[in-house]
Formats: sequence, structure tokens, C-alpha cells
Amino acid sequence: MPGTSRRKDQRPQEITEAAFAEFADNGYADAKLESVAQRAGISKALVLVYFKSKQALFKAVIRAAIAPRIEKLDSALDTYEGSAAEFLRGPLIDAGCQALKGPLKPILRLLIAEGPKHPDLTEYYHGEVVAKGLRMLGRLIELGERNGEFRRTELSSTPQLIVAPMIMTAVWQILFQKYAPLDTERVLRLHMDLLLAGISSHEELA
Amino acid sequence: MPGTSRRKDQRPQEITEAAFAEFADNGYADAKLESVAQRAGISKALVLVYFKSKQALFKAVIRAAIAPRIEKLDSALDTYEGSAAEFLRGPLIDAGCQALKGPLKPILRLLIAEGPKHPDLTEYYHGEVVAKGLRMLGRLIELGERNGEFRRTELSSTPQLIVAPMIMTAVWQILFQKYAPLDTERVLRLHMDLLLAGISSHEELA
Amino acid sequence: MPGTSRRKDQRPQEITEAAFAEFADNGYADAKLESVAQRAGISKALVLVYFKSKQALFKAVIRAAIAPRIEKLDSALDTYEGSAAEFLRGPLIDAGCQALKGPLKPILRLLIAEGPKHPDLTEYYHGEVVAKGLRMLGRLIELGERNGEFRRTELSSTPQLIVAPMIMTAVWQILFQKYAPLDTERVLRLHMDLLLAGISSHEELA
Amino acid sequence: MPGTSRRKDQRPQEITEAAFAEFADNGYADAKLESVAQRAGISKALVLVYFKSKQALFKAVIRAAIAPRIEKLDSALDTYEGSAAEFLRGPLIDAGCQALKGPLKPILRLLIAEGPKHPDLTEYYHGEVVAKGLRMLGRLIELGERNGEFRRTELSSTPQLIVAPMIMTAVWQILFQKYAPLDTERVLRLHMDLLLAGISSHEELA
DNA sequence: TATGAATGAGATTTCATTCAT
DNA sequence: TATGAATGAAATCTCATTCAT
Repeated sequence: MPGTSRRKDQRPQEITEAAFAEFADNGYADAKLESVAQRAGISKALVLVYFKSKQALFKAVIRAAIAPRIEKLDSALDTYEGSAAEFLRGPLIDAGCQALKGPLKPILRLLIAEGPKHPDLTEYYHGEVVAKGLRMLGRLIELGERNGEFRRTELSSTPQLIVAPMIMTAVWQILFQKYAPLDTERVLRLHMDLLLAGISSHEELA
Repeated sequence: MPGTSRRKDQRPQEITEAAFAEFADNGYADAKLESVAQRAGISKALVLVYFKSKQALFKAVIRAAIAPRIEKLDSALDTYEGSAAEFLRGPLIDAGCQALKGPLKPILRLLIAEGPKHPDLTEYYHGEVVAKGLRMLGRLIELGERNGEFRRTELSSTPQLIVAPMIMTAVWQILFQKYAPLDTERVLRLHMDLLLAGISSHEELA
Repeated sequence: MPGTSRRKDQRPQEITEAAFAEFADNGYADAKLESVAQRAGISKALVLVYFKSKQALFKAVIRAAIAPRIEKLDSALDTYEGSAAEFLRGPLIDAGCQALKGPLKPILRLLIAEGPKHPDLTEYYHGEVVAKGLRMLGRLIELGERNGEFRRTELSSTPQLIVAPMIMTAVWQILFQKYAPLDTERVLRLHMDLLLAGISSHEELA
Repeated sequence: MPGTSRRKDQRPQEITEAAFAEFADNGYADAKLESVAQRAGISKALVLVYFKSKQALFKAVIRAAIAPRIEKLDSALDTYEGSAAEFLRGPLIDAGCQALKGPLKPILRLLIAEGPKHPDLTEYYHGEVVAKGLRMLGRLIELGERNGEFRRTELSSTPQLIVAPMIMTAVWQILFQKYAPLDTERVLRLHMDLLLAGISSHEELA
């Protein structure tokens, strides 16, 4: 029954949420606008009123899923007080666990599958999320080095290594969680232990 | 073309190779049997004579791409003579670099994208390649611990951490290589340095 | 805008004008109510308040475009004083040129394209415009024959021949004006010269 | 039942013929591939195997309908022996009558309706058919003038006037044939009489 | 009157798959 | 074995039209 004139401004979000679920479940190609519409409780056509095409919807979904991460990152380190090591062990691992419980895996999966066809998406994701996050980590390591917490290594210029286990875990859980579960927190914590042991400047003194 | 090369037993391989290229270029959904046939220099219909369906072809492709990795792994460590650290720094990093130059990325991409729809594939991949490799790495670490090379850590029970940077690099290069290239060898080497520093039993004290 | 100009009775005309432009530009099938509404500065729904359907709008547009022609015709000859030949050379050619500068071409195009689906439209057009005009031309020729200006021919019963070049020119300009422009006035004038030469009663006697 | 492997080379023509009928009946926009397929006794999909899209099919149809006219034109005048006037009265009128019985009207209707959206089609039609035909007529008139059959007029540079009644008749029959039939041959013959009277160098006086 | 929101119906197009040869 | 010809099923997208406000 048309003309219900419902919350127009909620609709886009309702749709992207429904679409995110559909895309996450089935991947881009197997996602059907029909299903998206059903999940959102609306007609197929209305989806296309709000998003010009399936592709446009997809991009909107990815952006909408990514956007919230951006703000968190920005303020995370700035407001932090404490040693670099404590940050790595505390907030960073927490953030990693959160991400792995949240939509990181679907996003990663969708990006890996469809990214090569949508360079603008990967560029956006890299610029807005990844590069920023890595820069922050790089600065953190440098801080630790200047502090004397860490010895000088090349880690600050390759901060990807800090989060590599997070990516690995995501991939693992996407592929193998069913046959060989991997405990996120345990992995991240162990990695951080080893990494900190590897870069700390002096525990060997003791 | 060597004698029109129409021997029945070469065909399957010719087709899976063509199909691998097509799948790698376009992903599963956008791969067209027509293109596969063209790449293989045969007719679309013949593809389906050898492989009952697109899905069956896909599975065959993945298996064919994975199979060669299996044998390599098996013999790698057994025949090795030298310290655990040397193995990690030498053959392992080499293998990682090789994999990243070879078909690891396409395979990873295809598995991540389509894996959830083909549990048998991921199970197979896990059982035949991943689990074996990780077991080997676990044993290697234990060996080093018994050697006295490494201190006792939980690494041997979470050997994924050893290869996490390889996965991370693959993902990175799939997504961002265009905007922010990442040098495989440098990453793997740095990671190994830090990891070994983290687990070494620090004779450096002496 | 004169006082928001929202007087109910202007609306229909505003809409048919907008619609005429849209139909003329895109043809019936490719004309979109959305565009009509935009051109008229109103909402799509309001178009359908005034005209029950796209088809109804189309008919109204054609009628509105045709209507003004009717009156002109009626009085044209009645008030004319002078010889038949002078009328053909003067007012008639002028009218033809006017028509070809005005909406004759769009109307013709729309009628030809959509007419067969709307017999009532073509019937109306024929009855109200074409037949009347032709009857007038027939009477004019008869007048000239009685006058002695023209010899007796069958032209008076086939007055379409008098305006054939006008139709031809319209069609030509619709299709080929871009590649091979045709000068309206030159064509009509030449035709009239030849026609009058063909029917005049005796100048060859001299 | 697939695989019938019928006359592959007849199919394109079968399809264009079916499509011509469908387009002629319904116009481009209302023509449905489904109907075309039915008329051709094949499946919708097969139409698109032979013609990449509806538009491509349309163009092929127009070209196929036009092509045969081209050859006829070329040889028409060249082989003719006799006076210019005889040609105009004989073969030309015959050709006109033929055209009006044949597919001229549908082609004209389709071109008028869709031409503006397909400039390549109208350009092709103009170049291959119209311009050639008109050039021929122009030469014919000049011939007659040199013969002494005709007096010097501008007709040779505006030969469209010779065929204007043909176009007019086509348009008339498309629109009004039902309410006010127009006899093709009578119209063309009368026009030719008047035209020849208008341009003849009137030795008839003597 | 006027509109924004919503939908239903339908058409083109794509492609894996089948079958006769 | 090998293929060309053919099709069925499905999915995106378009748009006139409706309805509640």
C-alpha cells in the first residue's frame, strides 16, 4: 500500500543496513535487490529510488560501514595518556577485538572480492581509514622509541606489521572458523607480547 | 602448436589454466565460460564436457592451483639441516616471497569471495595445505625451543602468527598496491627480525 | 513569476506546453512525465491530476497544438480579395512557411509515430484541420477555373497536390536537414510557379 | 527443443523480417523482442544472439529494408531509352506505386519516429538512397532541358518536388487512409500531368 | 490543489546449460 | 571428441500510476 509517507530520512539507512546484511551473506554478485527490499520491508523499486543502481547501493553500503570507523580512529590516540606499550596492549587490542566481532570481516570480504572492480572504493578506504590508522601507529612507535621504551627499528615505517595478525585472523575466520576456530583475543595478545619483546629496549638487562 | 596438441589428457589442464586466469582476472561471478573457452582455444560447450558446470570448474581450478603447494610443503622441513632460526630466515621467507609472486593472491581472493559458498573447498584447503603447513611450523618452533634457540612461548601453538604478515601483504597488495605499494621481502624480513628478537632466548646478555 | 501564478485555469495550458516540448524533443515513448513536470515547474503527480494518464496528456497536447490552426484556416480565404493565383502565391505560401517554422514538424512527427495507435486523434486532425483546409483549396481552384484563370483539371478534387511540397519539406527537414538543408520558401515558391504554369489556362497562346 | 541446427544463414533474414513486421505494426518503442521472437518462431534469447540489442536489431531492419532499393535505383535510368517525359510518366510512377504498396510507409514512419535518435540511420538513408535518387532525377530533368523537351527551370536543382506527392501520399495513407482514402496512382499521375504541363516547352501550341 | 513516497508491471539483457550433429 | 545453435531462467532497471497527507 503506497503513500505511507514514512520516515524518509530513515529509509536510506534502513536500506543500507538491509543491503549490508544481504551483501555480507551472499557477496555482491549473489545479492539480489529483491532480497534487500524484503529485508528492508519495502518494494524492490523503492530501493532504486534511493540508490540509483545496485552498484551505487554497494558503494553506499561500504561507505556507510566504513564511515563510523573513521571518527573513532581520529581521537583514539590523541586523548590517550600512558606509555606506548600500554596503548598497544590495551586500547589497540580492544579495538582489534571489536573490529573482528563487528563488520570487519564482511567488509574485508566484500572489498577483496569487489575492490579490484571499484578502485574508487579501495582508494577511499585506504585514504580514509587505513592510511590514517597506520600513520597513527607509526607515530606511536616513534614516540616509544624517543621515550626509550623501544629500541630503534624499522617498525615505525612498516606499521602494517602491528596489525597483520588482525587481518590474518579475519581471513582465517572467514575461511576456516568452522573447522579450526581461532580465538581472536588470544592471537592478538600473544602477538603483542612477542612483538613488544622484540622491540623493547632492555628487558634483557634484567 | 605441437601437433595440434589435441590429446585428451591435456585438455583438462589446459582448461583449468585458462579458467584460473579468467577467474583471477574477473572473480567468480564475472568470469564467463565463453572467455574461458576462448582463452583455451576451444568452444564453450567443450568446457562443459570436461567440467559438468561452472561451479565444478571452479572447484577443479582451485584444487589444481592448490595441489602443487602441497607437495612442496611436505618435504620442505624434513630435508632441512640447520637451525630453526636459519630456516625461518631463509627457506620460509623465500617460500613466502615466491607465493606472493605466484598465484597466492588470486587464490586467496577467490577463496575469500567464494569460499563461504563452498565449504568443501575451504575444508580441503585447510586440511591439505594450511593445517599441514602450520603443523610443520609448530614443530619447527618446538624444535627451536628444545634447542635452546628460543625461549618457551605459546607461539608453537599459534603458528599462524609466523605467516600473518604474508597474508596481510597479500591482502594489502590485492587492495592497495596501486596507491601504496608494499615491498614483500622487506616486510617479511622485518617481521622475522622482530619475531626472532622476541622469542630468542637472548644470549645477547652475555 | 507573476504572483506565483497558481491560477487553476492556467495550469492545463502550462502543462500542455511543457508536454509539447517534451514530446517534441523525445517522441512519445521517450517522453517522461517527470520531465514534463520539471519543465512545468510542478510535481509529477500534479500532471496526472490534470490529465488522467500519459496518453490523455498526449491527446490533449495534440489537440491543443492543432486547435489554433483551425481558426486561422476558417477565415483565411473568406476575407481574401484578389485572384486565385495571387492567393496561392501570397497568403498560402506565407502560411506554409509559418507552419514549417512553427510546430508543424513536431506535430507531424508525433502524429505519424503515434497516430496509428490513436485513431481518434488522426480522425480529429483530419476532420478539423486537413479536410477543411483541403476543401478550401478545392474551392479556390474551382474559383480560378470559373474565373478563367485556370484550365479545367482534376486538381480541384485532389488539392493535396497543392500542399504536397509542404509535407515533403517537413519530412525532409525532420530527417535530413542536418546533412542537406532545404530552404522552405524556395521550394514552396518554385513549386507554385511550376504548378501555376501547369494549370494556367493559356499564356502559351500569346 | 534446442540444437536443431537449422539454416544459420537464413536466421538473420528470418529475424529481420519478423522484426520488420513487429516494428511496422507497433513502432519501435512498443515492439517487443518477445513478439519478434514469436513471429520468427524462435526464443527471445536467440534474437539477441544474432543482434546484440534491440537497437542493433532496429538498425539492421532498416538497413535490410533499404538495401534492396539501392540497387534498383542505380540501374533504373542508365538502361532507359526514351524521352525524359516518358520516363517520368512510366517507370517513375510505377516505381512510386510499387514503393507505396511495399514497405515505404512503415520505413518512413519508423524513420520519422526514431530517426532523430539515430542520426547514423538517417545519414545512411540519405546518402545511400535519397541523394542518389534525387541526383538521378536532377540529371533526368537536365537531359530533358537539353533535349528541348522542357524549358529551363530550377526544378533540376530541386528534384524533391518531383517526388513530393509520393511522400505526401505516404503520409496521408499512414494517417488518414481509413477515413479518406487516397488513390496512389491517380495522385501521382495527376501530379505528373500538371508538372509536365508546367515545365514543357509547349510546342503543343503548334 | 499539490506533493512525496511508494509500488506493480514489464522489458531488455545475460549466461550457464542442453542437444543434435 | 567437438561444436554451433538454441533456450530458460533470472535479474536489473524503468516508469506510469496510486495514495495518504
